[in-house]
Amino acid sequence: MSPTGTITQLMRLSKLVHRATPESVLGMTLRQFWMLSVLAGTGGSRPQTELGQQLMVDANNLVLLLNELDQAGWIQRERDPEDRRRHIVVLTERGWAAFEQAELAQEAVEDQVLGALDSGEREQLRALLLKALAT
Amino acid sequence: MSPTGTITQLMRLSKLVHRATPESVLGMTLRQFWMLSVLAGTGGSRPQTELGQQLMVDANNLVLLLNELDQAGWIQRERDPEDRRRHIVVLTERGWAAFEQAELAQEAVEDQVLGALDSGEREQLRALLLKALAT
DNA sequence: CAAATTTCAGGCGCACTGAAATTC
DNA sequence: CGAATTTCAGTGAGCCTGAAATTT
Repeated sequence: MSPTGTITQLMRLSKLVHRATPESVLGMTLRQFWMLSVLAGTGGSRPQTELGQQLMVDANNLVLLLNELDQAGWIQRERDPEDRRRHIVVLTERGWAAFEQAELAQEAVEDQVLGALDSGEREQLRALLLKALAT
Repeated sequence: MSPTGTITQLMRLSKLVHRATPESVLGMTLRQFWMLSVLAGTGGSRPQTELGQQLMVDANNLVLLLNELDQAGWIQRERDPEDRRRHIVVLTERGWAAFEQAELAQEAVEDQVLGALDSGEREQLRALLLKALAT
């Protein structure tokens, strides 16, 4: 019998998260939230290429995502003075505010989806995921 | 600073898996593999509604997925004699063969994606995911 | 008749390929 | 000139809503 692989369970839980996080709850798309999350976690400004790698979004798709955030007034793109081919993405004040509000909603979703795990198990899960991603 | 939530890491790893599993490796789509995987794990026949719940695929989308598998000759749909509204999905011999071959390929991907974790940690991860999904 | 199950048709967000523009 | 970065247009698969058909 197939032991229902680890990866399969991973994908199932991932789908569950997607369904439990409609746009109406976050005030923004999940992808938009991840992008703001990466920006917020790195101090608020990053070159565009680097953002794509961290989010596993290719460069073409990244442009469209940034356009959305730009239009919402949450980020701005500035030229890197050291290499004028690059753009540096900076989180605006309104971007910070929108992110912090969405983060609260996201924590509620996390409590719901991971409700069966106590805080120790959640930390264990997070550590394992981070270790796997370190490659 | 945001502690880069557990869910965010989950989604990142999930995306990584998707990219690491092209159709050319499995001999089929990831979704098709999951479907065959559920069927194989439950003995080879299940009512259609139940399959959708386990895979987190809604009924409409499920039909399209089953059409693909039917056309490939891997499954067949039979009427449930006890309730003729229902279909029972059965895995064909060719379906079993295709699944077992794909499973080998998928284990190789798992070794690659979870390469940073030893077997004990993988089992730990799997147990945590299963516990979270039990809700 | 209302409810459940399967099915198809339409539309939308998402991801990739290909090609253009700018700068190094 | 070749390489890197950002950008857009086109394409295809994925998922959802809505409505139809069959059976209970």
